Amino acid sequence: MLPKGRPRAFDRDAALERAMRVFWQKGYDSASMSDLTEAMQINAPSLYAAFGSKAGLFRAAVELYTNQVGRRIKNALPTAATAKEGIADFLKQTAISHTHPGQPHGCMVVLGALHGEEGADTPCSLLRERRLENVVLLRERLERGVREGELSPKADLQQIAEFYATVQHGMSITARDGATLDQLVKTAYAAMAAWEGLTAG
Amino acid sequence: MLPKGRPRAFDRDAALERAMRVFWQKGYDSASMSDLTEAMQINAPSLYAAFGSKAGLFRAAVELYTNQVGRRIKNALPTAATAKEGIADFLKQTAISHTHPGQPHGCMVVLGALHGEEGADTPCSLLRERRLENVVLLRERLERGVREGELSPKADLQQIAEFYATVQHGMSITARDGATLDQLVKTAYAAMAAWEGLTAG
DNA sequence: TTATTTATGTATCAATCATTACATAAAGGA
DNA sequence: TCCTTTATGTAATGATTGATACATAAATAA
Repeated sequence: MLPKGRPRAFDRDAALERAMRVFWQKGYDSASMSDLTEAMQINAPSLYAAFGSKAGLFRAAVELYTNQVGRRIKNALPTAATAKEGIADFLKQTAISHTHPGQPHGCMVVLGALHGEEGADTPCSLLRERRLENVVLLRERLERGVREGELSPKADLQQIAEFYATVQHGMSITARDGATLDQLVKTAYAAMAAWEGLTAG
Repeated sequence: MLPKGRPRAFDRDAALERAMRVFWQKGYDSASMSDLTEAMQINAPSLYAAFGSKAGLFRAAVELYTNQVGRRIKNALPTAATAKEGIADFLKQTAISHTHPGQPHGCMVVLGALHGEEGADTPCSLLRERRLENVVLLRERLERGVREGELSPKADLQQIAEFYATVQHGMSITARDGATLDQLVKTAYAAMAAWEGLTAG
């Protein structure tokens, strides 16, 4: 069941992964078509035929990032036996990912497109939605903790979720500034020192 | 003692403040000369005569931001009687500033130029230096706390400083995502819940 | 073969970027 | 008045941006 016309001469997935690296490192605006086509080792018409536009390529890159890099971090939440362990591992996995050798430091969802038009379907709004989804994931894990008796029903789960999401956001900046894995792990550990006070209800 | 030639027809300080707003809102790269000259209500040659270049204008804008917006935040540290109160107010002032009506949300030092060349004297490296200076300020306040008997000499002051700096970084992202003053104040309060655990030594 | 369909490489598009010539205007000094 | 100095507005600079036109190449279908 081969498609009709001339077959594509490049590996779409490999090219997308290279594009993701460029967006991750330089951000949407600073990543030029020249940067992208050079890294993907294709010409502009091939890029447009495969991804539609620069914005379309970015959307595909964000989805790949979410499924590849983001998955390990988010997976910590449902896997752990308790909300406390889940969030602790969530932050630890963030520290590991944000300082992983051979890849850009910090999170693409935080650093990939901070400035941009407020309108819908912009690269900026796309990433903001992902960040807000992250807060929801944290809160839902906390809600499970309440259901399972780990946490008091009086605890302000939204506050706790926003606090740890904010710490995670900040770790991207700190990682870009040159922090080591050890430093970020210590920051994650420091954030967990607030746990008892936050969940006292 | 007036200067010799034709006098400047615009208010340099007022124009600089308008430029600061543009850089603060859009970031260095996304702020075009058209954006800047329109906001400053001058033409490009006047901008270059007064500030040398776009990068020179940015440096001046960052210095204005530091002396104007940043001062209130940093002033919390030496003013407070204790390191704990100082950092608590530091975060609270950050929350207030980052959600202040009528000005861009989040911190210009964090959001103003995240991507850019690694070389020296770039807008990106300029802001990174300011962020690292912030960590030093926090650590120095903690050191004072040790000298004054508030904190144990065994406490990991660098860890504590980096943690609260990271929280502050994250608050810029969260503020840009639409968080309210109340939400950010709660996050600041949550971060202070870690204090006892962090300073136990 | 011939027709159709899709991909590729070259070369280019208009738009925008930061920056600057250049002529003119407005001040002080002689 | 005339000279020097600085500022201004217009207009344009070369470079780069994201996106395409076009001819050609490589596949399937008839």
